[in-house]
Amino acid sequence: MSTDIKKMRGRPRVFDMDEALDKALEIFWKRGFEGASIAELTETLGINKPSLYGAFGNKEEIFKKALSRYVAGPVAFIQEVVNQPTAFDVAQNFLIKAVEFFTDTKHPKGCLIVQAALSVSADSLMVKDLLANYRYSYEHLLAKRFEKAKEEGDLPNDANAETLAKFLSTLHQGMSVQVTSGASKAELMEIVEFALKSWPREK
Amino acid sequence: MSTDIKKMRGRPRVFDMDEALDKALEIFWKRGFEGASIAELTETLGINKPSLYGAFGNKEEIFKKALSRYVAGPVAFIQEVVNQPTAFDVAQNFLIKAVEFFTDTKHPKGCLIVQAALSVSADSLMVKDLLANYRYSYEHLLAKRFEKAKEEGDLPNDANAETLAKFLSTLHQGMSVQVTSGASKAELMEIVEFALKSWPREK
DNA sequence: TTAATAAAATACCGAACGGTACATAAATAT
DNA sequence: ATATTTATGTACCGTTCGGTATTTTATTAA
Repeated sequence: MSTDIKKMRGRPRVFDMDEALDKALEIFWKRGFEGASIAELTETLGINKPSLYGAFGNKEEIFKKALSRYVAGPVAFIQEVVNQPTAFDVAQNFLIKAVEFFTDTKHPKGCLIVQAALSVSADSLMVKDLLANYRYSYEHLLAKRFEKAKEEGDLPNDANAETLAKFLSTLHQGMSVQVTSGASKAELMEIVEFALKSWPREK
Repeated sequence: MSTDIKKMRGRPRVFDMDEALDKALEIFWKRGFEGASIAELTETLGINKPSLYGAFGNKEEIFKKALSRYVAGPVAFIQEVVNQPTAFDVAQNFLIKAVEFFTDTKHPKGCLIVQAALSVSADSLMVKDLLANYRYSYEHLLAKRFEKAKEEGDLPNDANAETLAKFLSTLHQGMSVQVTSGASKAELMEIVEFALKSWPREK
């Protein structure tokens, strides 16, 4: 479906687009949107600028396409998280999975959506806002899940679903900063354990 | 002492250096180290490039001098925080003061030290590391304070001072991200209240 | 009044930025 | 075989980047 077998007209593309996007993703992940230069992208992907622009569009469009793969791939665990049976399981799963993801050595540390465009020039405010919206959408996913937990009697009536969601996403964002400053998996896991101690449960 | 009354030889400087640094600080605060351009700096300070370089040095040195004012000014509350009588007071004070600082409309939102150089090009890794070291030094200040609290019997023996400190600084860093994405003072205060629920106290 | 000093203003530097025109090469369709 | 299509490679675009050489101006010391 995605890789069409049908013979295409014209000179065949010499690189795999998905692989190229994954390499681009890794650069944006390490450098941020503005910190990643077109030169570094073309060098790493092994293709030249016109091919890059022809295949994906301008820098912002390349970023958005790489971001789509990030969302569909590494970060897809969030769906699995909100499907956990209890609110506590959701919270614990979210934080633990985040720590494992952040410290996975197979890719850059930390979260692209948190860090790639926090402080940018006036030219890139669109990208900054785009990522802020992504962050909020994930937080909202958690909040909705906790609302459901309240209805199901899984969380006390006086629990504030939005506060719980924002607490978790704040920790998540903070841990992303921590891990890029050298925090270890063990250290982050201790934070997670401590943070969950006051999690509200139905008595 | 700092403003020397003694008549200086040569053409007098037409701008106030401290005021200029404060303006530079605000730009770095909003834009980050790389996102702030020399052009925006000179336009905002109302001085031209040779004057800027003559007074403060190159971009990295300007940043460091602005950072010094940030550390000595807005962020100096950390000393007051660790002087609180109990570990709980330290933790509560730290988080509440952080929220008030982050949401103060008199300056850009969030924390310069957290956000100004998280994702940067290879050229600016020095600045990234510099800020990471600052973050760690503040965390270490908290950890030392909690060690003292354990000695004083103010924290249980089984409490982990470093974990508590890292928990607080993780929340701090996460809240800095949150506030630049639009989180309100009230929302952050609810997070703080919730986060402190599990704070260990001597029974 | 003149020399020395230091900042201001203008104009410029090479390099890197994101982005593209244009000619060429490799495939399919007719 | 030829036309059409599409990607590649080279070479280039104007702009902005951080940073400076040079001249002029304003002040103090002698």
